[in-house]
Amino acid sequence: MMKKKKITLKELAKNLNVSISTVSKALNDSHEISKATKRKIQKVAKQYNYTPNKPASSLKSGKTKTIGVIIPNILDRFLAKVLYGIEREANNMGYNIITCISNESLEKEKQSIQLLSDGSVDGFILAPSEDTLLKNEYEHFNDIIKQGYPIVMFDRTVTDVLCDEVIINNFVSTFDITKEFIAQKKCKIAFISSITELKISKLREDGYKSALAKHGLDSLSLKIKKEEDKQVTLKLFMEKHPEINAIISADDTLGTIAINVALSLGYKVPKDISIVGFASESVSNLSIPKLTIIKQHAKDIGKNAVNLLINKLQKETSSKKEVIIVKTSLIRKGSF
Amino acid sequence: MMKKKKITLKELAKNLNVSISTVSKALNDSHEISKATKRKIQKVAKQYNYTPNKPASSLKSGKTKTIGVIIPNILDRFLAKVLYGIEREANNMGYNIITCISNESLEKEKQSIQLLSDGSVDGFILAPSEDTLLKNEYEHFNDIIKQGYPIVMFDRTVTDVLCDEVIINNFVSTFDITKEFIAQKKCKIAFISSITELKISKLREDGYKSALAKHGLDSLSLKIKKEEDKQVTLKLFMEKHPEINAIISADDTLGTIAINVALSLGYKVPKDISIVGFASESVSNLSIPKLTIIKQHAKDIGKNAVNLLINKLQKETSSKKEVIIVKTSLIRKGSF
DNA sequence: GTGAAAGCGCTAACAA
DNA sequence: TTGTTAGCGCTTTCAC
Repeated sequence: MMKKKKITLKELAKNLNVSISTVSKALNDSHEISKATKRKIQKVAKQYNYTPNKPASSLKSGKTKTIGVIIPNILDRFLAKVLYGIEREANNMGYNIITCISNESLEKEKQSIQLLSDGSVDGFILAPSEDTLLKNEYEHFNDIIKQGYPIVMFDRTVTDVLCDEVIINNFVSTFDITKEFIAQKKCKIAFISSITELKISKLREDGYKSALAKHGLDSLSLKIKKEEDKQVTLKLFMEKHPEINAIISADDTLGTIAINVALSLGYKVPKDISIVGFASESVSNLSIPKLTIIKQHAKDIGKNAVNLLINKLQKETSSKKEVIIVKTSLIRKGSF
Repeated sequence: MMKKKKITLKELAKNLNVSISTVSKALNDSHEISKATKRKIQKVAKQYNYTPNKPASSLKSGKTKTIGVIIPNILDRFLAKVLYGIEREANNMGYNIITCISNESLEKEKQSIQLLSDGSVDGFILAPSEDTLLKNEYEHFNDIIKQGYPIVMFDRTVTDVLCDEVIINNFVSTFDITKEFIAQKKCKIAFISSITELKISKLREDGYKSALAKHGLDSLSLKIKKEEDKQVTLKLFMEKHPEINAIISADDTLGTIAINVALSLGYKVPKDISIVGFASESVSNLSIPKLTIIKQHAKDIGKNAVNLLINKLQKETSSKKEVIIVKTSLIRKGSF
């Protein structure tokens, strides 16, 4: 492998017959160096396509300009989109991201944090794994924070950990949509979810129930387990409850499936039954009619997380917990 | 921020009243150090939770144990799954990944490569952006290779660049499925794609056409542009060609949409029309019937890419171009 | 305005 | 078996 190795300050200095420190200062545009020398050095540096060696700068400065990102599941469109938002904003701010995928496992999450806390990153942006939340085990978060690595959590969050958070208005979003259903006389509303282990699912359900309670209406929830076939379970549910005329889906896929199940049962959508779901744009376009969605602005969530983290990184002061709430929007497509 | 900073070799050495190099050697289990000292030092190191500083090791060794990954689009399920495979295998092999998302833009791709070629990574795994392929601009790849950063490309590849490749049997996969359609007397087969700028789409179409030609049958392709509404365009197409009794979709979403369009037009699926698509498992489960898919084994692709790269990294010898072909499988669900 | 030198944390050749 | 030292590439203080 014919290595045309990257040029170093030292080599530049030799070529230019000046000292290393002069080159360094010139390239950092220091006022200590004369205009002429600076120009000359910068020109040659560009010629040789010089870029400072990252590990060396990191070692020297103690800053890596890199963010560790731990995502529970890259195939979840919402999480993937948050990751995209993180990457983009991080790049804009001059940061790289090292990505780990916990695959919803506490073990992998711990291991990833452990691995990246060797000076590879300046801080973390993460959503805890399901496993972590289930087992209520958060010491690895607190440990790492104590070691000086700030954490920003998004989507799924955790009390008892001193870190900033970026979340959405889960409760309010379902509260509002439920009220809207009721206003349109769609009062037999079901709430369906296959992510019931997550607190966000509970919050969404609470918003829905709370709105119903205000109007003295009954709630009806369907919780689908991981191992179940969503289509089959949902079909049985709808056959058992033919009175349902509106559905709120808490997760990315159930809304679309609900439309197709309803159609297969002979319903007209949205005439006979209205369906709304937390879902991404692209999934919402797969069904006929398209799914009306509660959009979570995933990219913004990522962007906010990055800014929160960089902020923490800059001021060394141990500031208090900051929480940003990114509001959802209802995007009307065909199903409501 | 109460920094309980990570302990260094130097501090460990002071605590233990030995020299830095003794500690270093002991922790690297060098035979130069006596069993007793090693045990003692290792114990204390564990106590203090010592881990070597990454930037320092990288600077010293010239190896980062980090792979730069450039993905055109994280919301594409196939690409996301490849990324997952990469991350997993990389971790298994003791590597981290720095992820950049080119967002199908040549500019961003160049910039990402540029940024990571400052000693942040040992090599790259990437799929070129659409933009790059369209403009046929590959110097940035060749430049970086000359600088000593090996590249492994996957999915979309490029001649004129000396790098390893991991691809699928695009041509054969559609050739085979087309033959199967014909064997079952489904001879009016359409090929639909919304990723027509990519060579993989062309290869898939060629496989399909070639099989048809062998039987003297006509081909019928629908190419959908980015800006078009897939549902609308597809519906018009199917109304215009009511004779169609089989469809092959080249991309992730069109297969599912085709099922729903067919149903909405009164077809029975798969009785009246069979539909097969390159798609991911999760998307295939959204429709009724579920979509029969040509599975690309994305995770394996990622895994192979990592192994290819690490291999290149280990032997310094400039070996020839290696190409791994990961075979697709037909996963039968309801639509064929 | 420029250069010498120390040091970030680590490894490894060489000395003792 | 253990310690001393140089050096990876860079920034920065201090001396000239």
